[in-house]
Amino acid sequence: MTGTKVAYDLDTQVGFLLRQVTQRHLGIFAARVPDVTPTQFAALAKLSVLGPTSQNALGRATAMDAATIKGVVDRLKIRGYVETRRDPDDQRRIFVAPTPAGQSLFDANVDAALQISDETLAPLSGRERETLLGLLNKLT
Amino acid sequence: MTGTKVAYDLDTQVGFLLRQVTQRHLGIFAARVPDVTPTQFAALAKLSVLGPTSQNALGRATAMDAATIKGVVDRLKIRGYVETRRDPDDQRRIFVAPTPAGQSLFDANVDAALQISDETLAPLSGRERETLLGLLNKLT
DNA sequence: CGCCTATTGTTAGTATACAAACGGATTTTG
DNA sequence: CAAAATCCGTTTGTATACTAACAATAGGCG
Repeated sequence: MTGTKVAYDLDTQVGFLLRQVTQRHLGIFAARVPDVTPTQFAALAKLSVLGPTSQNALGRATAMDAATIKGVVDRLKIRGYVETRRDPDDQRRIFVAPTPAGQSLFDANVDAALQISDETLAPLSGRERETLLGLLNKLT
Repeated sequence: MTGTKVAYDLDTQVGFLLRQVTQRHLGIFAARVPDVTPTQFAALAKLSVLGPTSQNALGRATAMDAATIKGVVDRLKIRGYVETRRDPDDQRRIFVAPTPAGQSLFDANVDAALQISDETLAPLSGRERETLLGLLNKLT
């Protein structure tokens, strides 16, 4: 028996669920930290740990490809949160570093960022949260 | 003791994990179904179940806001996968319906779409997959 | 030294995704 | 019935995110 229709339930597909959860999370983030986007905050967070980092390396640390991190750094620069300078030892590289304003912004919003994660996971128990993060980590 | 620095580990934040898992999933989708994007396929899937649907209602069914679904429908129209016509009973509404080509495309790729979900979840056991989908569903 | 390869950053094009503002049509409500 | 509220679709602006192609630089190796 061939040609039987295969059921396709969009609402239970992992991609569709991921998209919706991401949308909800982005909404929570925008409400709590209106000054920067999640990706911009991620870049500031990594810079805060790594110190001056080449643009592409920053992209790798934040899971953005070269084209994407360029746009993020450009916008952070326009807002005065990072500054860039050529690496004297490698004329291809551009060092990206947070400005004092960028560092202050990050410090001032770390608590809010943690609350964003908490609010996103609010429907789950503590055990469920750990389970989810563990499973997501496996799918990275 | 105030002013103590709060640790912020980007790599364990739910939003960062969601973004990376989504990226991996989008890559798998593009490799298996190059003709349409995940959102375009989602629209075709819902149309296949719902039949002719108003543009905004299709957006709600696929978790896209009005501006987003408009772009998706426009691109599906350009590719000849859907067609639109005014609702005679409500001059505001635009009915969206799949063309034969759109229906064929959906039917021909349902199996691939299911494999995409499977491949995305490949690192997980059967029980883990159910757990993940259940937890994601709670966060919708 | 010169060639080859890899890396770095840029640009252009395509595709979500949302907010905000708008005009027009419909429905609700007083 | 008329005003208000709601809904529908559109447009503009901003922000990811990827692919592909490209120029410039750096490093390895004979």
